[in-house]
Amino acid sequence: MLGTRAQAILKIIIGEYISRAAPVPSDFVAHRSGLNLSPATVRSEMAYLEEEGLITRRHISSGGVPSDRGYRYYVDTLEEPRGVSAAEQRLIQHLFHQVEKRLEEWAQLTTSILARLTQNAALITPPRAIQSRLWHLDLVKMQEFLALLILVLRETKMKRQLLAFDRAVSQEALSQMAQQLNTAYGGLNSPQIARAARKLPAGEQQVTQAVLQIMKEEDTARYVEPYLQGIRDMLDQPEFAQSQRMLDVINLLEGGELLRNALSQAAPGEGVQVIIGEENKEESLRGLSLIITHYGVPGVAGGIIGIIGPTRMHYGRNISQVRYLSSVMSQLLSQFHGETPPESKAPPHRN
Amino acid sequence: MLGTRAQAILKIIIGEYISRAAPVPSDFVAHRSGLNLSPATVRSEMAYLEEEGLITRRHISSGGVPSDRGYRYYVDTLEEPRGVSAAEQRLIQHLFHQVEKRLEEWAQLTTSILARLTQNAALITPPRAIQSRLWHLDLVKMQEFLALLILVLRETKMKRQLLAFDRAVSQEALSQMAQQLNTAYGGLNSPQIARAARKLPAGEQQVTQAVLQIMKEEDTARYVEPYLQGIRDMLDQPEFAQSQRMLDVINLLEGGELLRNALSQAAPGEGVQVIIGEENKEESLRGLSLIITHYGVPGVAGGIIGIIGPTRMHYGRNISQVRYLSSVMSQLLSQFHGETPPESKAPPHRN
DNA sequence: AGTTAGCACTCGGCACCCGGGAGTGCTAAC
DNA sequence: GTTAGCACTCCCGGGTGCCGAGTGCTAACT
Repeated sequence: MLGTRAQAILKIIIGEYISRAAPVPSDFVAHRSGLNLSPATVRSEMAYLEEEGLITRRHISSGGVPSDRGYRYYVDTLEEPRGVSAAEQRLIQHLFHQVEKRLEEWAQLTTSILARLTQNAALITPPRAIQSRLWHLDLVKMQEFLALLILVLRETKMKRQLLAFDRAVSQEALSQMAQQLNTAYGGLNSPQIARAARKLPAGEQQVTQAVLQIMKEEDTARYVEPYLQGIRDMLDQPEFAQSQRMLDVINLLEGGELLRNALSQAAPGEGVQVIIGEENKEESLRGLSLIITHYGVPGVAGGIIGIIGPTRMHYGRNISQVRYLSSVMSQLLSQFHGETPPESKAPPHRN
Repeated sequence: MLGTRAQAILKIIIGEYISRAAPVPSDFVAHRSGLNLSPATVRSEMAYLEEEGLITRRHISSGGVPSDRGYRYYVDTLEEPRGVSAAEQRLIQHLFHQVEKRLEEWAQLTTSILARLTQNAALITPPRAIQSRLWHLDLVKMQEFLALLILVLRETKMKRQLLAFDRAVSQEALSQMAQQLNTAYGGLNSPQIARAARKLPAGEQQVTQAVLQIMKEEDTARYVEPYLQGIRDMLDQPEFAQSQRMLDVINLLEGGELLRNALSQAAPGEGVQVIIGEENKEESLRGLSLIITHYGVPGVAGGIIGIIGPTRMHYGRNISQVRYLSSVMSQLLSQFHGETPPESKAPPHRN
């Protein structure tokens, strides 16, 4: 266990390192600490912190820089953060006024707000229903043997697919079929549709199969390509001054590997997760931290939202910002599912 | 005018510089030129080329490096390139087998192929109809006063919008209204719809207004966010070794400015355009070249496809690759518009 | 026993120099 | 007009020395 004084010193070092991005010398800590200590005393404490692996030094006579373990300790002992300021909340609400009411656009907007607020790259996996429900379907004739099948899922998500028939079809026949299927399938999920299909004549089977296939793909899709924003904000950080580091990160983000990773590490469980540097499984993520959390309506629909940046990041502030924007997304989502959100005020929402 | 020997030397210098990325010394040219010249002679020619502004030197005693004007000369006198090799064509055709038949996905695939082939960043503006035509519309009840309006445009492009009514609506009423409107508006463009609307009862006006608005937005949208791929390939080039250059490019590409630029410089006219370094209006594009061209079915639908990279790029090869992939996109597009393409074999296309 | 002042020491960073080498321009001869 | 020869320019990399920041250690102090 750490003495309270060592703890205080560690916090000062990390806090200062986060904002200045350079090793923190002992005399700085001495002057800053409320405890009125001399640099020499601080030095002996710092020697102890180094022994414990909570800080490192670049070379024998340099100031302290936090290690991954140090950050971990820092994050774990973080007092509950102050949330997002009223001004920021107002800014966010204002931005939300400017977008049309489509779920994906809101997800993208949320991501770019998050990137701007945290000065790091932000990512989101588009909201997916745990189990999609068919809201409406439609069949549109394209060519003589070709029709377009349109599915509207519950969150106004749309899917489409071309269907080739082995006989010529008229728009009237298609419309009629669509109407029948809507009556039979409206509001159902895919197992229910499969059951309901047994009662229908064989003529509808082809369309039903296509519907089922689309919905199953939708439900089982391993992972959705996340939306990523703000690489540029992140690359402004001094840790990426050498171009090699920068290239590594771009490689990482342009390929999809990172994101599969983010998903796999995001425990389904509760709250905001912080994954620091070496705690990542992927070797390539050394030096980077993730702050991620689930959003959504439990058991109904959801996704993952978060940020990625150098280990030297403003954890306290960023955690509360990720948390806040995930709650915004949750509320948006619950509106689309027609349920009242459990908490606080909803973001504005225009028709 | 340039003597034929000077011309030959310029071509050797540029060709060599493109692949080695380092100044080309006179004795290299002397040994490589078919003309059996001595280095000294080459030097005097190079002095002339420098006078003409076709090459520069980094310092007084360095080899020649092409200037923007030099590249321009090189590109303009390029003998007609050899097209895309059969092997590459086969590769491309193979890749096209793996994607579902949706226009945007094909556009994205085309872009990433182009990026990989040229080792540069590739971009495409999604295909847009010059004048969209309504293929089909549908109204789906969402909540008591809320319905979802779905438009299917000619290239199976879908748009949607929520409509709030001032009275409760049933799905039956909506379906009936949709059917009426389909009969009235199917296959029309927005001015035609506006005209047809006059004959309809006032009840349909709200929906009609929404339809018109969506289609007008679609037609007049200044520029569509282009799809960009392969930044990473581009950044591997040695010109981006210093991280500042790299940051500049990322800033450029993540913000949308560059792309507005690309659009504005792409003359509606014919053929592949090459815009080299300083020929760009945007200052920030100094050092970069664009190879862009229109694709699509003239007068019906189209977009812009191209690549961006350092001025030192393999112009001959890249031009033919851009041209080839633009023709691929054109053919895809013409299939969607149900017209037979004017030229050559269509890419494979499965149902 | 814990804390502090003092001091020698370590190390990174920067400026500077210097020599080698690549490649040129010039000139005189072919 | 072309070429060989030569002096010259400039880049680049390695080596050196200095400065300053910041430490560890020790001895004195409370």
